[in-house]
Amino acid sequence: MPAQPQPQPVRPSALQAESLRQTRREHASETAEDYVEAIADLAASLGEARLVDLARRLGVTHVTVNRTLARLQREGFVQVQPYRAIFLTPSGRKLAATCRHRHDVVVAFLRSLGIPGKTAEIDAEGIEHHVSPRTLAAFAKFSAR
Amino acid sequence: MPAQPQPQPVRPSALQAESLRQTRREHASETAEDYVEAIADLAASLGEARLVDLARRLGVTHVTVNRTLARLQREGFVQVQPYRAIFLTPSGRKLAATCRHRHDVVVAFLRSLGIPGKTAEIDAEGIEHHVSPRTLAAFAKFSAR
DNA sequence: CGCACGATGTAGCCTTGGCTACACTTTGCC
DNA sequence: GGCAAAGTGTAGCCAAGGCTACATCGTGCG
Ligand SMILES: [Mn+2]
Ligand SMILES: [Mn+2]
Ligand SMILES: [Mn+2]
Ligand SMILES: [Mn+2]
Repeated sequence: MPAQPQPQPVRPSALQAESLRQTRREHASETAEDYVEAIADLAASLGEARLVDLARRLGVTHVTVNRTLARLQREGFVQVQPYRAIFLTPSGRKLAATCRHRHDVVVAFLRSLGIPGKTAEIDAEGIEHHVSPRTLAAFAKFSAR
Repeated sequence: MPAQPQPQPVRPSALQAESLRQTRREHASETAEDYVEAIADLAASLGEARLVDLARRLGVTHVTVNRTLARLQREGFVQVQPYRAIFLTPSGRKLAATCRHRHDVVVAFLRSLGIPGKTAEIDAEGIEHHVSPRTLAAFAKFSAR
């Protein structure tokens, strides 16, 4: 008898490799995005962003935050001085605004699908970094319908 | 004059910290999920999963794959022997099936929103790992409407 | 039937991002 | 004004997951 057709269509290796590379790139910028967004939120709600508050909000120790801030300063997103509050650079503020908007769009989209608020928040925190401009536009359009 | 009300509602730190912790947990299982899914795909399409094919499909070098396979063997998802093809354990096969299904649901959902196929594939590769059971159910229901 | 080449293994490097333990600085309060 | 407690800095550990360079294994073909 003839060979059975493969039950599952084969996903081309090249496309999956490209997708996974893109996912890794997104993960590489994820920390910066979550940090600047948290710093902007803290500055807005408390007047300034202090290390301990940032650590609490990010769910890590102050040690992790401190080392990461050094990298973000190298990359030009924040301005830090010993024992001082943390400030965003213009580039950091711009990134924070973009990420904040994207975050809100993703949360609103999930809620408009009927997902409860807390679950929407939790899922959005991960999903937001993997949403292309096209998909973000589709999300916004859908929840505004 | 009285203090201006804060323009943006403040997201509670505790919820954001919990969300970020959950995202980190999801990232910790992401590699295992993508690997077993790729191994199952290769076994289905080529008859067996070889190291080079896996490396090509994952978009990394064979060195990275080899080290990761050692960890996945420790964790009970794969069975590897030097110079041999790579096999999934029962637990690995189960994980692969679950992930394959979830992947397909996410892709179908994005496409049903009007996202072109390639973009849907790329976005799904990252999004899939951050979709809770509730959200997955909502995605499936929506694209089946 | 042997050997060249492709496949696989391994040594060792790097960055990120977790952590604990401990040291030092700031600051609010008596 | 001094001091205790809170905040901040730093040394050093770990695991994951990238990489290059090189060594070894297996096999198909001439
Ligand atoms: Mn996030
Ligand atoms: Mn994936
Ligand atoms: Mn996938
Ligand atoms: Mn992710």
